[in-house]
Amino acid sequence: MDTKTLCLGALSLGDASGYEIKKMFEEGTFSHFYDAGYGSIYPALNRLLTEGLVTCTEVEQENRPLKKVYSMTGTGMAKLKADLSEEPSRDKTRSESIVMMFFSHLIGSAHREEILQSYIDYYRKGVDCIENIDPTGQPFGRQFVRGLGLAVYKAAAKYLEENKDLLLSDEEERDIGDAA
Amino acid sequence: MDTKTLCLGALSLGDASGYEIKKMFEEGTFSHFYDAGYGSIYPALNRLLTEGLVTCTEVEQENRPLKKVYSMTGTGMAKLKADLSEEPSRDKTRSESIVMMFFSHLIGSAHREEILQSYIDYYRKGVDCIENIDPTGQPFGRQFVRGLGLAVYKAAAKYLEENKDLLLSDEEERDIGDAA
DNA sequence: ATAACCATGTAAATGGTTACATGATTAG
DNA sequence: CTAATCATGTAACCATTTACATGGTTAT
Repeated sequence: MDTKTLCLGALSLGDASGYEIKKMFEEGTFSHFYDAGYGSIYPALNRLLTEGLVTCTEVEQENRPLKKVYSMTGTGMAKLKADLSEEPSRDKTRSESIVMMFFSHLIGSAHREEILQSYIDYYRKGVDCIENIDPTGQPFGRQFVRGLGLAVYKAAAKYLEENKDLLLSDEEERDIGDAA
Repeated sequence: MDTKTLCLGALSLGDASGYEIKKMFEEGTFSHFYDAGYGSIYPALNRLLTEGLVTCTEVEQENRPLKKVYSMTGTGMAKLKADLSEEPSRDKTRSESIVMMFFSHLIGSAHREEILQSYIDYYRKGVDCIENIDPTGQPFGRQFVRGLGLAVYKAAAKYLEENKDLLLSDEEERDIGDAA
């Protein structure tokens, strides 16, 4: 499963442009479990077009750049279903912020506080994003996934806020620079 | 930050072989916030060696293959601290299981149940892994990160178990195959 | 017997990120 | 006036994953 599959999935929710799909990843429905940038979305859309899995309509707008709106074809839907029937691979997580917190005794306290604070902000924003997704009338899968994201993000935000003193306490300040 | 930095971090906790470092990612201390396989660990270790950031001792064992134990150098520690002082990039998450749950109305109910069940197992195992990390006497950063992992994994496991009926209800069964 | 564990590595292929390139409009 | 938003795309670079290659030991 790659960006191509996710674009297909995005289009199964309705026609969209690459720009609009990007927003689903960065602050929309997909934000808490997958991500993709323009550099992978636009090429993916073009390959899907070549393979006949989507069609494209150019839409001219007033005072706005040209927009390419993609729609899924029947073959596209069949391909999406096939992709979704494979065995899922393991979750891939990678958090540089957590790595830095883990080794926080090796960094300066200013940087430590900065990282923690922006990580809290990041989770708070995440909670807002998910809460903005309206679940009413959605299929159960989408409601379920929204609820999961909310539960996880809230738990993280809560933990970070309630325990930040543990990370920020200065006790080990003197360790910094020891072995350099 | 890449596998090289993480290997350096692993070695800051004590000398280790590539095989042992791998275990820190798959079921150990790092398991819930970063991952790396042999294909990236072994090359990383070799590059660190070339760059003088680690040293290597070959250890012969009885009835066991040769083991290469790596140790961090002073330059290595300085490099690690420098890496940890950069701005962290955003968390990267990618969950194919959640994608499949999101689009669960497009897959068969047997597969749906399979995915959900193994996802629950995955989180339960994750909780066990984190609980097996002994936090006593550890620097605050490690305790903090362990607690965060525990909070998040427990929240996910709890949500999945308490709401699985929502995902498994058959109501939309008839949708499957509609548009293919 | 058979699977799992110990232990190391490489090469090719895959796929994503980053930087570049362009440019009008709107909100603060 | 400045930043953000709208909007698309490419090319080089980078990193990881996958498959391949090897082989003894221990637990079931």
